[in-house]
Amino acid sequence: MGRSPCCEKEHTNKGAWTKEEDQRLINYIKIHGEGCWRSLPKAAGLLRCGKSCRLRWINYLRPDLKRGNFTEEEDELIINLHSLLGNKWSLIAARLPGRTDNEIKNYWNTHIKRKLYSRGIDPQTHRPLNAAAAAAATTTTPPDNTIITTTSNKKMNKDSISNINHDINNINFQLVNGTEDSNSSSGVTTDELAFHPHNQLNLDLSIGLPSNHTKAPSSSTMNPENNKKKLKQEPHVLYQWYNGNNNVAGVCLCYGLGFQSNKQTCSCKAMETSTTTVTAKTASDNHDLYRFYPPMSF
DNA sequence: AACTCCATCAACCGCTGCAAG
DNA sequence: ACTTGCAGCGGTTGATGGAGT
Repeated sequence: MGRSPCCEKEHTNKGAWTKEEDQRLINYIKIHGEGCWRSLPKAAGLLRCGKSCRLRWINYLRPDLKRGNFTEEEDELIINLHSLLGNKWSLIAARLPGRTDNEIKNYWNTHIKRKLYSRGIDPQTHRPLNAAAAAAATTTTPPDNTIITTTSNKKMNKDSISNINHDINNINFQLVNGTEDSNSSSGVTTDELAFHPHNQLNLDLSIGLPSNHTKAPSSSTMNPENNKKKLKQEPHVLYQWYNGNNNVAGVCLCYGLGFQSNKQTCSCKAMETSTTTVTAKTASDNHDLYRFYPPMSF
């Protein structure tokens, strides 16, 4: 028994939107706000399915969208974020005000991939192409699955909520090859070790909303004021690493990832008291791992 | 001018996670 | 605990326009 379709396909338009359709959608959302996409087309007098309306609004009609070419800074930020997050376009888009996930995804596939190839960098692994080729030649492990592995943030959210009663989104990155021989079946080659010399480190990156954030009910999206509040709650980014003696060090990447690190929005500062002190020199010493980021300090 | 090739990007499709019942 | 419906995400497709021949 399959799920019922999101709309009656026979009675919906497909393809490019007309100006009239755009105007109807804009007018409706101006009055009623975003949300309830399933019922929106009928209410707005549109012969479109709800998903189509949502996409059109989010990717094209939203008033806060930034138009025009990507800047060099945005390019670098996208590359940095992709190296951390992978193809999580919505997460990446969340760090670039005025840009949509679709736009970034397209831009990545058409521009940035080429740019990275021209730099001799594999856009999937963010490692030198020759190292990636060597790794591929010496292992059956897919390139995506080598040194850095990602885990879904969804399960962690639940755990985090139940454990610390905070609504956060986490993404973990772990450097898992710390004790393995470089020629072992892990597929880690000497080239890779040269590129990632700090293979004793266990990286743990979390990106989440501030601890005072409480999840808004779904109906909140109908209220522009709630949306404003939501936007103000900037996420913070922590890098943690372990030196094998359970000593944990951390560093705030808020600045490096392109959003403000201040007292209101960034709780990374708290790590200072609970973790091993890390000097700026230490962080820069690890430049092979953090080489995309500007010098950091607490 | 006509044609082909290619890059771009808007839009679609299928899937997943979450919340409500 | 399970089912269902919705919103959102990421991969893919197809229309379009510009460049090259």
